[in-house]
Amino acid sequence: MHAVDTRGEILEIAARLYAGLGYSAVSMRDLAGEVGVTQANLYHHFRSKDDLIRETLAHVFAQKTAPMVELLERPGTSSQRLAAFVNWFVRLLVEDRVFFRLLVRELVDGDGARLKALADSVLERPFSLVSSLADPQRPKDERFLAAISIIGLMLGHVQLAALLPYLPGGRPEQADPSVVARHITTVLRRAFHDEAREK
Amino acid sequence: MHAVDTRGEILEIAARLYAGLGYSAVSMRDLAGEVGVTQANLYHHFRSKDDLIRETLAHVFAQKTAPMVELLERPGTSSQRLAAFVNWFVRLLVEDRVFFRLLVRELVDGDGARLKALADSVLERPFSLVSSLADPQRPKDERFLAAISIIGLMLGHVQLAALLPYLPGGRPEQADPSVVARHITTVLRRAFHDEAREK
DNA sequence: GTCTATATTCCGATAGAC
DNA sequence: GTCTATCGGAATATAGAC
Repeated sequence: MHAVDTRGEILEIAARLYAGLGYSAVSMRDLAGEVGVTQANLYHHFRSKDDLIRETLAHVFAQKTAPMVELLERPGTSSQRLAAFVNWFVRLLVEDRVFFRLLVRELVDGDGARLKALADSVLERPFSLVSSLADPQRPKDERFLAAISIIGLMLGHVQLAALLPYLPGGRPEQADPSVVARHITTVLRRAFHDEAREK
Repeated sequence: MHAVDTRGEILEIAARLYAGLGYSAVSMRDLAGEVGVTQANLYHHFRSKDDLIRETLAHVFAQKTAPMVELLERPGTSSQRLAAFVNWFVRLLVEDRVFFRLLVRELVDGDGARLKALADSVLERPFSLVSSLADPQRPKDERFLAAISIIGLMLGHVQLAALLPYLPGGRPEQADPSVVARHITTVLRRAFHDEAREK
């Protein structure tokens, strides 16, 4: 039952290495070395490097869908649910660098097949739910764009956080998840909810 | 005077290849083949692959700074200038895929030295100007975060556009630069300017 | 399921002729 | 400034023993 799960271990370590250096910069030798098996053994579990990459992505992304959907389906006003989601997702992006980097890598480098797999396996359901975080009274078309804005704003903030130490006026606490999440929630509420503008 | 500028040609083609496949996936052989010279010749112009990568990035990013600063320094209300900048920058990200992909690559993969070089060479001055696009009456701290939101929102939108064909309710025109820019401008005005909320 | 050993191709980089 | 030729090592992938 608790026999060493070599295959799972390979996927975990592959995710970490691919996230850190990119697919082509991580050789099967490097990976095998980190896992503690021989290179040939990797070919027992996966038929090629490309196959391993695909399985790694599925492994990492699939873990996130369930909690994300669970969070988005909790009851509350759209404004409350928005705040809760932003808080959770910003924290996820900041704290799970493996997830974050693999996600960005796929968005930028992924071909049609891989993007479709990503959309189908993890993003479709959450995306529909995120669309409902904008004020329900707004037109449907705006709510679709709003969903992209909600996710995109968080993604952009976390990416640009890497530049923060080198920008004039940048201070470390501006990359703190709580600070970022609060700021983003305020921005999105002003944009997509009819609430008072004041702080 | 108009002698063939091999070095410049190498940089242009390197930018395109690195943007498309990533640094480690583009060999000096591949690059030399595309340029139409031998691999050894690359080492006459650049001392190493790493050196070539750094020079390629500097070459691509430096071209963008001047027009960006020029645009940001045009007169107008902060609201007008915001709209003009969003329009221009979204179009840049959508239409210059080389710039877009190299930028994202650096944000995610760049080490401290390369990020600092990027910040110093191209982003520092524009970033200060972007900070001034938020309503000047707002507190300074919010205006710094606002600058990150302004750039981050555009970056996020363009990245997520790749997923659009695979999301429920996604339609091609939602990736159109004019549509995206208009939406983003509306969002940012609601968030950072004290204007009427109506359409 | 894991290993050793190896085939084949490709990598970054250099030497030296023209 | 560009070339041919080559070095030493690393890449993916496979064959076959245990």
